[in-house]
Amino acid sequence: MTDDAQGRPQVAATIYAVADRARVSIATVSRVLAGSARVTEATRRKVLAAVDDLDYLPSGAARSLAARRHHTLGLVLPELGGPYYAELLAGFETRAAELQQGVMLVIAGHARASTSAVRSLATRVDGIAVLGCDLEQLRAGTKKVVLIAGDDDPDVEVIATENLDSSRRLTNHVLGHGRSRLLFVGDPGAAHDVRERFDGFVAAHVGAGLEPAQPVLASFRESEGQGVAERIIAGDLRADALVCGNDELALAIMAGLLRAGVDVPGDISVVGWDDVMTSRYVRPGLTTVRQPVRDVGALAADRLHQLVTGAAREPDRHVLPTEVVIRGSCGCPENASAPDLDLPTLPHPQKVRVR
Amino acid sequence: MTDDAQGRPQVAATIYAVADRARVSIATVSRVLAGSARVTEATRRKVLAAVDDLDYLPSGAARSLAARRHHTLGLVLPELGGPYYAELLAGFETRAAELQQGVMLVIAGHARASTSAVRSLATRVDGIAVLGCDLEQLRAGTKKVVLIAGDDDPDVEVIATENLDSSRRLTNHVLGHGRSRLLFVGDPGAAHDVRERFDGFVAAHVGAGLEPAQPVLASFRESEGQGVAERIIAGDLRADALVCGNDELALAIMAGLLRAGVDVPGDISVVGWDDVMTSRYVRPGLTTVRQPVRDVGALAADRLHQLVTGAAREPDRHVLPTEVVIRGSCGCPENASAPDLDLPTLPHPQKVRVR
DNA sequence: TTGTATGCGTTATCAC
DNA sequence: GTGATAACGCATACAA
Repeated sequence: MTDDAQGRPQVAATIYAVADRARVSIATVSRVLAGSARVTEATRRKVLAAVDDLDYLPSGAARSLAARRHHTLGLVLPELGGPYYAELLAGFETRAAELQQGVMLVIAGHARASTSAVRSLATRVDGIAVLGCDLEQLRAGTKKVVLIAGDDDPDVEVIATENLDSSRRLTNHVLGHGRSRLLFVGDPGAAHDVRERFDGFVAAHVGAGLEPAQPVLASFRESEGQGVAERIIAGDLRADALVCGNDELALAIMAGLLRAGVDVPGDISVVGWDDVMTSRYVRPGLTTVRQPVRDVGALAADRLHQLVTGAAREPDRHVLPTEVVIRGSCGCPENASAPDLDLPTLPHPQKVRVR
Repeated sequence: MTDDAQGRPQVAATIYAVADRARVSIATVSRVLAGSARVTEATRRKVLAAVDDLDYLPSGAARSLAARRHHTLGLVLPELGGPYYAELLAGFETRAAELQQGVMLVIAGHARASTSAVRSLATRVDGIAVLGCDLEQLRAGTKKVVLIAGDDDPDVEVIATENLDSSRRLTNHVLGHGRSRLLFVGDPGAAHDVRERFDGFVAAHVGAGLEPAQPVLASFRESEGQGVAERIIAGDLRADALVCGNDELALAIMAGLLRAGVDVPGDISVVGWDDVMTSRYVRPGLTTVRQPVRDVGALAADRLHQLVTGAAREPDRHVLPTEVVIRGSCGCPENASAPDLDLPTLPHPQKVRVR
């Protein structure tokens, strides 16, 4: 076999090469690599030595084919902007790694291209977790599926966070500040969780005997928030409080209002959803709702794996609790003049090295 | 064949089932699915109909095994906190999808577990892009490798951003504000790019005939920035300007200083690196350096794919330009009283729908 | 244009 | 405890 300039083989060694070198059969090599107990310590060492000598790396494809399992979980996300999806992905990957499962990622940007991307994904994984994308194409398949932040569906596994009640509480809190012309900013039709947040907004109004306004449709982008701010400044939209579908939107709107000289929260309260990093740093701090996003990702991987292995047979529905985080943008007095860094979201203890 | 309650087959159909149903050979089915031109329109339709009837989904494992290609690229990241890695991943995935390649992700948290995770990854992909992790284990393998933000290495592909010169320019800018006691905050030993940023810091001092101070070692976490702020406030560290290794660190330090009543940039200038979202929103706005992170990810996928296909034979080194972004934290007058939202980083045009 | 037959590199079921 | 050997599901060279 010819080697290249770096002295490494140009073609990967197979299980046969290892078996030859260790003078055993491929079955024995396979057993050693699988950690089977039915192998003598002596032969185990022989095999391991051969593996090491040849830099043997098994073929995942051949393994999956023979074992009829990919040991890989798929995750389909609509995008990767903002900390929300990254955090979810981190939780998913971490739990998958603990379960010895690989992770394949698909960002389903355009519906057209993503359809084929998801199909292709399905050929290489044991199960798929989907967030915010249409999964009709997966329904028919034999792959296991977990829906994240999705609709209530009795025959599909769903992992979600609590939205309706926390949105109602958040809205009530804003109403408690004496505000009466509240606007919900976001598109309830865009995603199931946004719909629930709007429903909570409506529920709070109904509970207070008020008439809820129609939602101000906007997608979760800073640029759209800027546009909403302009409409408010122009008098096109009248409100003394804005309940926004997520933080990016709320932050962009708040920044636009502040820049125009509008007093937040004096003239208008602004609250968001997600508790992103920026929300802790801006002045006034953004009142928002924190979700256990990482846990959602981890649970998705966990349940998906259980479905694949058969540990779980029936699809279930999980709703994780959220937490309203009060800062200054709603009208509450600000606790400190700097970001509240002592949050549970900071996972690591402080350890500074200075020389 | 028995179906389950939802009426879908419990076991996946194979190419043989499709061939049987369409009354052709598996070779023809394979050709149709591969989009081969050498097939009659009539048989093509027969096959496609059979595929549709059976909800046939090819086995990725069998395909990879037969074709000797996984059509999948691996990406190894040290973590997923902050927008940097997510953006890189987004660029990588997007380009990979364009190239019809799948993406497998590994977060190499703990060295121990990640070693096996990376080995396992290598069994299922054609090539691996690595960021900030030791790749010694990959050197010996036959898999193609791309190093992101890595050391200069003639026999491995490297994708990096320009650090040294932009750090020198940034440091010179701070010096231009009349500051003379500058501190670099970050750990040059932690990563190659941080080392280069410190080297630029040093180069600027040398160019100005000043003696550069030793770096204040801190990793890129908000909690560590808080600790640095406390040391400054306590008088443990003396400086009139801080050049921080990244924005999270800079923001946490700045917030800590402001909370303690220190005037930024009056008493101390603070600058960072990365231009994260928060840096545009805080007051004063954080002067920083913007990197084409998404492009880095895309280029990594691109080059990795070329290496795999053989389109590129020799490993190359790519250095992408960065851009110093001046805001208020360095001592410059702030342009506006709100975040500069009109950045090129905002990809989508404004389009607000209000009913 | 279509079919036949072989190989891809494992795992797993048998024997021994 | 170990070794043959048959799947596993597909791509593809070669025939027809």
